[in-house]
Amino acid sequence: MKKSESLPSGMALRAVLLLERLSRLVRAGDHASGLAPAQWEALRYLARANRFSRTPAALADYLGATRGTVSQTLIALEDKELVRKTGSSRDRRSVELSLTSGGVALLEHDALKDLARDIDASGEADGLAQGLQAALHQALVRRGGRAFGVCRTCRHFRPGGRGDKAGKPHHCTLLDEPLSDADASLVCFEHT
Amino acid sequence: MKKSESLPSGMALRAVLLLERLSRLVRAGDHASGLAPAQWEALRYLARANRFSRTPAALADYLGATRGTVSQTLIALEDKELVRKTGSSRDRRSVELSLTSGGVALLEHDALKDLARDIDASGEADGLAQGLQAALHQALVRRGGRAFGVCRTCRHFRPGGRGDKAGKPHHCTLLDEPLSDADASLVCFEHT
DNA sequence: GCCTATAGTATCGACTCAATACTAAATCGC
DNA sequence: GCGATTTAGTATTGAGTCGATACTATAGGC
Repeated sequence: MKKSESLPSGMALRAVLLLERLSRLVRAGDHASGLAPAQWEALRYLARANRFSRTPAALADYLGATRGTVSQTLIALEDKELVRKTGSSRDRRSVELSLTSGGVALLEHDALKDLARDIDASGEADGLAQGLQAALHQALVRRGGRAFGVCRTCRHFRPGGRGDKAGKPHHCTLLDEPLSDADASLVCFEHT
Repeated sequence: MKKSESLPSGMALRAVLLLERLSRLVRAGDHASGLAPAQWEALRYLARANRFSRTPAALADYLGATRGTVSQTLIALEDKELVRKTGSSRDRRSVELSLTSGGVALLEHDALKDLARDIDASGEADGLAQGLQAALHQALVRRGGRAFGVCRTCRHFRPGGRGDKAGKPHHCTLLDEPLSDADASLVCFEHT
């Protein structure tokens, strides 16, 4: 038989239900402020991503959405003058995204902060962050292992060891550390 | 000045970000299976709600959505023959919702279970559930206190003390316990 | 019986999202 | 170098979400 594939515990089920409910609250908060949830997520991402990561493709990866979807969201944000697009000089196909001053200002009133304050008030911030981190790690590992991201596919990863620089292997621009060929195939906790 | 209203801690912010990311994973899983996330949520709710709570209005409350939105979602689910509507005999305006056998069968493969298994694997199920519970409680209290639900607005609440039954006050059909007038104004953890 | 509150539906407009199809630029393979 | 493949991004379409608004019908207070 196909069997039940190790039934999840009641406690885990309970946690997932709570998680859905909480995230729905955040979305409701998002919506109240004029922007759609996905638009907020894009702004949040852009505020946290390094300069290699502020592209539509990286955003699509982060959100787990297709590029087409992200493209639409970005058009909406550009129309609202919260995000600016500038062609990359390195790669003429590519686009550099940046927040406008309006976008930055808007993030000051991010509804996420309300929930963060609630979490602080609950006194469970540390345990919650730890539990979520572990759960996310597991979830990403399960879904192909790819999602947490091996460095090779990471925006922070710069390949090396080509041509005359054959000595230096690869490089992570976030941690500013060299990476061996083997390291480069491992998941990066700080992956885009 | 308006001031920053007690900046949330970095840890809480981190937790919120993780929460969004995790819930996005669940949504992606939902979507992959043909139904939209909101439709899944409706099915999940109907599977867990008691008979007083299986109405469009209660579902709208639970989801934090408007009745119009829920009405649309239910139409889609009815078209797919996952949910059935039957007019209530108590109140001819009202509709009783129930899962069809197809709806029940579909819930067997709920993508939520995958994440629940991930949480089990992370070994953080207890801490996570506890943290989420506390955070949700705080969040609901903040947003007017109404959301967790005072018994008066709860589907499990049956008013009493009218006419010849003036002795017995109110009653909660879920816990099967009488409720004083004061109790009835307090939040109920098991609220719809 | 009237008046108001409530249950639910219909419709509209902005947005999400996947799928598909497309253009243009970079990179590889030889 | 030069053609084939890969990759970055956009346009379009169709199903669905969601709030707002307006509507019908029933319930319940007085």
